[in-house]
Amino acid sequence: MDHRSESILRAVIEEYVSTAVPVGSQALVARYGLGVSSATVRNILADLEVNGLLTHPHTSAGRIPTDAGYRYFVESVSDSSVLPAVEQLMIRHQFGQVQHASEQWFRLAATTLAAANRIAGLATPAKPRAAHVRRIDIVSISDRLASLIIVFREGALRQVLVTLPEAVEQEALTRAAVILDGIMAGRTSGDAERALERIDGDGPIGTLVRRVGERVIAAVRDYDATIIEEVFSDGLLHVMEAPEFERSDKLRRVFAALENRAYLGELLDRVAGTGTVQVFIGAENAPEEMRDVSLVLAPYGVPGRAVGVVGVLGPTRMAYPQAIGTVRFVSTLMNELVKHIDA
Amino acid sequence: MDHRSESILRAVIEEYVSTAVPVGSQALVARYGLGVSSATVRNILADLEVNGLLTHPHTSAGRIPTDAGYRYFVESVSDSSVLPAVEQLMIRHQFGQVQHASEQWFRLAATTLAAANRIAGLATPAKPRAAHVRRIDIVSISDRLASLIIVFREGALRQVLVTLPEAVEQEALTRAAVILDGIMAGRTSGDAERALERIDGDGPIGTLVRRVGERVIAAVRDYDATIIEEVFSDGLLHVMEAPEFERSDKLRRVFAALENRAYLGELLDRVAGTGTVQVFIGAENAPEEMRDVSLVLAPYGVPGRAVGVVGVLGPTRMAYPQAIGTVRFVSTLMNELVKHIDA
DNA sequence: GTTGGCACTCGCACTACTAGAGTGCTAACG
DNA sequence: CGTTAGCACTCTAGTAGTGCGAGTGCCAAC
Repeated sequence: MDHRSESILRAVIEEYVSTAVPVGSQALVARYGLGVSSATVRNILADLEVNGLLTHPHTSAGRIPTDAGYRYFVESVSDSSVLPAVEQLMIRHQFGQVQHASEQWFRLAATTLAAANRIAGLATPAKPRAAHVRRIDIVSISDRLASLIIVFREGALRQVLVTLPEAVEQEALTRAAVILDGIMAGRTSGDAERALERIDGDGPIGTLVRRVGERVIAAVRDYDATIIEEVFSDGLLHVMEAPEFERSDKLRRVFAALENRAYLGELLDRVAGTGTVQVFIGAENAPEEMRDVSLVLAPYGVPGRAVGVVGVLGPTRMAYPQAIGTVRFVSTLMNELVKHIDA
Repeated sequence: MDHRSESILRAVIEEYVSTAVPVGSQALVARYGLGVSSATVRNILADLEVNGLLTHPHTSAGRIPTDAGYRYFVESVSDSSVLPAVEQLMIRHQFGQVQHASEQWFRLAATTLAAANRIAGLATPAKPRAAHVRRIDIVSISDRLASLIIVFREGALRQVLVTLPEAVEQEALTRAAVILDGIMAGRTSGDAERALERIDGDGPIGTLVRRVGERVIAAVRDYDATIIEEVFSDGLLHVMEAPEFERSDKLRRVFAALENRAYLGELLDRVAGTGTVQVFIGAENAPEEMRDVSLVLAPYGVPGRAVGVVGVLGPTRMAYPQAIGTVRFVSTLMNELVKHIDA
C-alpha cells in the first residue's frame, strides 16, 4: 500500500481513538499537516474504504476504522511498539512495592495494565499442565474436622475440609500428613494414586492416610482439570466510561462474555502456543458478544510447564500501540518473577 | 395508618416492583380488586403522597414509591417474610452439593442469593476480630525462596513468600516452622510478638526463626487490620438488566460504590452489631452513588468472635419480602456451617 | 496527480402538534 | 361524611416537519 495512504489511515485511527468521533477530511489536514488538500485526502479516504479499512456510519459523516483497518494498523506497528523507559520504570516500581505474596502478582499485573491503559486489565495465574505436589499438611479444625492443605510446585494452594468418622488428635493428623507428604511430594496425580494403592491400610493411621489420600488425589485431579483457575480483572470501570458502552445492554453482553470461561480458555491456548503478544480485534472474536471489544494478550511463565496470561480488554477503539507495549512489558516482567520461583 | 391505605401502598409497591412503570389509580382497581372506585383510590394515593410515601415523576403520571414508602412497607412485612419451604429446600440442596472447601461457602451464599432473587448477591468471609494462629508451615520453593503458610483458627489461610539471605534446606525450614508453631499457635499477634522476643536468636535456626517470625507477625497484624478481607459478588449482570440502569453511567457509579470498602465496612459493623437482617434503602445509604440501590444484609458467624455478612444488592425497586426471606435463611444456614467449624 | 468548487446527502437539533394516560377537583349520591 | 362519576387540565412520548452544518463525491481546471 501507498506510504501516504498508510499514514492517513494511521492519522484516522489516531484521531478516532482519541475523540471517538468519525473523522473528516478537513479535520485531518487541519490537525495532521499532511501537505495536501482536503480533496486529495478525500480521494485517499475513498480508496481506503473500497479496500475495507475504513467505513462510513452514514453518507455525510466522517470515516471510522473497520476491524480490518485496526488489524492492518496493528500489524504495521506491533513490533515497534516498545514502552517508553519512563513508563517501564513506573511499572517496575509498582511491582517492587508489592509484598512478595505470590498469589498477588498476577492481580497486580491486571491492575497495572488497567491503570496504564485506562481500560480493563486481565490476568490469570500461571497454571501448570500437570500438577506437581510439593507439600501436604493437615490441620485440625475441630474434633472431627480437619483442613487439608496442598501446596503445588508453583506455590499455588488448595484447601479442602475433611470430615473424619471419629475424633482424631492433631498429632495423628501430623503423622498422616508426613506419610502422605512422602508419597505425594514431587508426584503428579497418576503417580501419586499408584503410590497410594501400595500403602498398608492397616491400623488407625493407615485408614486415615487412605481416607485423606483420596481427597488429595481428588483435589489434584481437580486442579489438573481446571483450565483457567481464575481470571482476575481490574479497571472494568474504565470500559464503562467508553462512549460506545453508554447503553448498558452492550456493556452487559461484554461482561457476560467475560464469564465465558470456555472462550477465554481457547484464547489462552492460542496465546500460550505462540508465545508473544496477540491482538484479537472485534469480530475476530468468535463469540458474538465480543464483537465490540478487542483483547491484547500475552503469555507468561515457563513454556510447556506453567503458563498464565496477562492482557487488556477494551473497545475496539483502543490505543493499540500503547496497549501492546505495556502488555509485552508486563509479560516479560512476570516471566522474570516466575523464573525466580520455578528455578 | 388506615388499613386500607396500607394495602393500597402495598399494591402500588407490588405493581411497581414487577412492572417498573408508575402505577395509576385505574390499574390498581383493575388488577387488585379493591372494591372501591378509582376516584377513591386517587384520594388515598394523594394522602399517601402528602405523607411522603409516594411520589409523582410528573403531574400526569402514576405514583411510584419513595424510599420512605419502601421503608414503611419493609417495616410492616419484614418479620413475617419467611421463605417458602420449597425454596428453602432448593437452597439447602445447593449447599449440600458443594465440596466442603470452607473458602467456597461464602461464595456459594452470594451465588445462591443472586440466583434466588435475580439481583446481585454479596458475601464476605467470616473474619475474626482478633486473629488466632492455628498453624504455621514453611515450604521451600527454591534455594533462597520459601513459602510461609499461616492457618488461622477459622480456617482462613495466608501465604507469604520469604526470601532468604542464604540457601536453606527444607529440613531446616521445617524445624523453624515447628519452633514458630510452638510459639505462635493459639496466640494473637501481640502475645506472639512478646513470645518471639524471648527466643534465643543464636545459631542459624535461631536467626531463621527470628527472620520468618517477623514476617508471621506482620502477616497476622495485616490480617487483624483488614476489616473486610474480601467482598465476593455474583449476579451483577442481573442488576445491569434493570431498566433503571439502562444508561451505564448510573451503573458505573454503583459499581464504583461497590469498591468503596470503607462504606461496606461501616455497613458490616452496623449489621454485625444488630445480629439480624438489615435493609438499607436508597438515600439511606450515605454515599451518593448508592442512592439508587438498596441492600439487604444479614450477619452470620459467632457474635464477638468471627463475623461475616451475606446479602443482596439491587435497585431500590426490589422484591423486599423475597429478598429479606432468602437473606435471613441463607444467614442461618451459614451460621450452622460456621458452628461446625468453630466448635 | 492535485486542487478548488459545488451540489448533494444525511444526521441532529429544534419546533409544533397530537394522543393518551392520569391526575385533581367538584358536585352529586347514599 | 365517605364515596363516586364526571370533567377539565397537565404533562409526556411519539411523530412530522424544518433548517443547519458537516462531510462527501464528483468534475473541471491547474
